[in-house]
Amino acid sequence: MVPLQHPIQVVSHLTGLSPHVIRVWEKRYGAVTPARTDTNRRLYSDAEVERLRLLARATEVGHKIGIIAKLEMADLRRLVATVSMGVHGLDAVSHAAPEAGTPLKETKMGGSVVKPWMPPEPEGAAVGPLPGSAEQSDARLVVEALEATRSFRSDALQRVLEQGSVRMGHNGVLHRLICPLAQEIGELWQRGEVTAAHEHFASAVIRDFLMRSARPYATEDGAPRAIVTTPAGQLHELGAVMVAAAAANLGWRPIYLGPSLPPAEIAGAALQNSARAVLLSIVYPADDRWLPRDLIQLRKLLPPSVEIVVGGRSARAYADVLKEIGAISPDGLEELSDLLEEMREESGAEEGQSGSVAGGNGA
Amino acid sequence: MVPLQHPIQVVSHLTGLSPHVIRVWEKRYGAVTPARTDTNRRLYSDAEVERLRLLARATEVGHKIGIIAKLEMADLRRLVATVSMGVHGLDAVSHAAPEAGTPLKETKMGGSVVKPWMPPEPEGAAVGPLPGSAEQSDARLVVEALEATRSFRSDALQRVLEQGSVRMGHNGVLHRLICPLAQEIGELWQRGEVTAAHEHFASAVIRDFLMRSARPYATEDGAPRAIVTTPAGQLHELGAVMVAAAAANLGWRPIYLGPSLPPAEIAGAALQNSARAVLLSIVYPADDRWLPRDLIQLRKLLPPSVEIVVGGRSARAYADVLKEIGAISPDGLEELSDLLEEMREESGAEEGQSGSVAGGNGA
DNA sequence: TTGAAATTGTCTAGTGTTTGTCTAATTTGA
DNA sequence: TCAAATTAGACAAACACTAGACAATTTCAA
Repeated sequence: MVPLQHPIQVVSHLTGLSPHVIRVWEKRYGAVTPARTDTNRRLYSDAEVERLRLLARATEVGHKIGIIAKLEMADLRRLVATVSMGVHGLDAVSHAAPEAGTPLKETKMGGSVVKPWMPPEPEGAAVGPLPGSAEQSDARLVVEALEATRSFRSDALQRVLEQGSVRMGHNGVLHRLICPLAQEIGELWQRGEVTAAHEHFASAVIRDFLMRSARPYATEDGAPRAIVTTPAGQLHELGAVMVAAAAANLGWRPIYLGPSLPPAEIAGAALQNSARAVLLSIVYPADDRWLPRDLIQLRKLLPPSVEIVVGGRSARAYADVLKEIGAISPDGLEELSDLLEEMREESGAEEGQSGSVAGGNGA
Repeated sequence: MVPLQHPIQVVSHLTGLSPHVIRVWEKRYGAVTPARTDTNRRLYSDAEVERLRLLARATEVGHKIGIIAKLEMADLRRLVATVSMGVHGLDAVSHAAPEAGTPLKETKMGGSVVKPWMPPEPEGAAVGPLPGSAEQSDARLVVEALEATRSFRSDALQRVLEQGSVRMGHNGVLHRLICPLAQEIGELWQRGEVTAAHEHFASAVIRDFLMRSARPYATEDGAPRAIVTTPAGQLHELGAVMVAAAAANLGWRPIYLGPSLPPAEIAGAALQNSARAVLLSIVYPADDRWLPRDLIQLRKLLPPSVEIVVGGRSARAYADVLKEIGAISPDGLEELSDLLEEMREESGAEEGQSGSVAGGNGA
C-alpha cells in the first residue's frame, strides 16, 4: 500500500499556499523534501502536507519562514499553539482557515496521529477494559471530566460530577473526583496544554456544582463561620471553592468571597461576620514577593481568636511567613477536613459570639 | 526540543504592543534583551513575551513603563494581579504604586455622575406611572438584598433572591431585582462605600442563584450556543452571569467562562463549541486602551457567522470599535433579551456551521 | 495655577534583509 | 497541442534595524 501522495496542485489547495511558494520554501529553506515521480514531479506525503500547513499557519502570524522552516514537527506544533492562543494554548482557532476539523482531539491526518491530549498517561484504553476497582472507576470519571472540560461541555461535566456525587457521596466526590481533577487541570494549564478559558470554565461548573450540593448543610444556624477566599494576586479560585464546600460539609458556614482580595478586605469581612477562621487557598504564583506582607498584615488586622488556615499547592512555598503568623497549613484536603472538624467541635463550647439570632433558615 | 523563539511581529501580535513600542522599551528602559539572529533580527523567548505582556498590562492601568521596566517577574505578576483585581486605591497603593491616587478611574470627577448600570431606563414611564405597589415591593426587596450584601449574609441574600423568584418568576427576578441590585452595588463600589469583598460576595451568591435557577432550560439539545464572558481586564462578572441567565431563559445554551479572557481564548472556545454568538459584558474600566484592540482581534478570529454582542454599563464607551467590528450592542437587559429571542428563532433554520469535515484528503 | 522638565508613544529616514511573485526556458502529461 | 511542472534567476514590496525628532502628557516645584 503506497502511502497516499499528493501532487503540488492538491497540496496548494490544501494548504492555501501557491505552488510557487511551496517550491520556493523547499528550495530556499528545505522546508519539505517531497518524493518525486519518475518524471520529476513532486509528490507530497500527508505528513508533509501537515507540515506545510503548520508552516503556513505560523507565517500567517508573523513567524519568519526562513527561521522556522527547519524546526521539527513537535516544535512547530508548539509554536503554532502558543501563537494562535495566548501564551498558553493548544490548537484551535482556525479563523480564516477552511480546515476546521476536530480542534481538540487528535487532528487525525492521514496516518499521523497528532498529539493525543493526555501526554504521558499510558491510558491506552482508558475506558475501563480492565475490571474496575473503585479506584479505577474514580480515575475513569476524572478522565471523563477532563474530556468534558477540554471540549467545554458543561452538561457533560455536570453529569460526571453528579455521577460521582451519587457514587461517592458529597464528600467523596470532593476528595476523589474534584480534587484530582483540579490538580490535573492545574498542571495542564501550567504546561500550556489547556487554556485559561478551560480553567475558567471548569471552575465555573465545579463551583456551581459544589455550591449547590453543599448548600443543605450550610443552613445550620449555630455553625461557626469561615471566610473563604484567596489572597490578592491569587486568581485561581477552584481551591477556595473546594475548601468552602469541604467546610460546608463539615458543619461550618463558609462565606465565600471569590478570589484575590487584599488583606484589609478579608479582615473586614471576617470581622463583620464574627468569623472563626479565614481559609485561604494559594496556588499560583508561588513566588509572589508581596504575599508574605499581605499575610502579615492580615494577621495584624484580625483578632487573635481568628485562625488563619492556608492550603493549596503553593502554600508550602510561603512556609516561613505562615509559621511566623501562626497560620495553620494542612497538607491536602484530608488534613484540612480533619482540622476543620476539630476546630468546629472545640469552638462549639466557647462560642458566644453573635450569630445565633440572625434570621430563620432559608425556606 | 528547541527553545522556541519569536520574531518581533509575533510578539507584537501576542502582546498587543506595536513593534515600535517594543523596540523603544528595549532601547530606553532595557525592559527585555532579546537574542538576535545572525542578521541582527530580534528573537524573543517565551519568558520575554510574558514579561512584555505583563508590562503591557501594567502600563495599561497607569503604571510608568520607565519605573516598572526593570522589575522582576514576580513583582510584575503581583503588580498586574493586584491592580487588576483589587483596584481601588486602598491596598494596591501601598504596594509598589507610588501614586496615591486611583490611577484608573477619574470618572467621578466634578459633577459628572457615574453612568447608571444599564442605560437610563425611564423607569416610571415604562412600567407604570402609578405608584404601583408591585414596584414598591420590588424596591423593598432590592434594599433587603443590599443590606444582606453589606453584612455578608449569604443566606439572607439567597432568601431575598428566592422570594423574588417566587414573586416575579425567573425572568422577573433577573430584570427587576438582580439587575437593579447589581447596578446599585456597582455604584456603591465606585463610590467606595462597599468594598471589593462585598462585590465579590454578592457576585458569588447571585451567580450561584442564577446558575441554579436557570439550569433547567439549558438542557435542550438543539439550542444555539453562546459563549458568555468578559474581555480581558474586565473583572466584574456579574453582568456576564446575568446575561448567561437571560440567555438560558430564552432557550439558548450559554457557555459561561467567567470573567477576563483574552480574545484568542474566547475565540477558541467559540470555535470549539460552534457557538452562534459571543456575549460580552463590559462594566468597569470604561477607558481601557486595549479593549478596542482585543475586540478587533476577536472579530478577526471568529468566523463572520458568529455574532458579537456587547452589553454592560460601559459598552457605550467603546461605541466606535463596536461599530467597527459590527458588534451588536443592545441597550439594557430588555433589549438584549429581545435580541437573543430573535437570533435564536432565525438561527433555528440555518443551523450547523462547524466545519465537520476534517482533513481534505482521502482519510 | 503656571511653566519648565521629564516621560513616553509615535513618526521619519536611511539601510539592509527577507520573502512572495514573476519571467524564461524546458519538460511532462492528457 | 495546450495546460501544467520543473529549474534558475531576477525583482520589488514588505519588513526590521538604527538613530533621532516630535508632540502630547505628566510631574513637580515655584
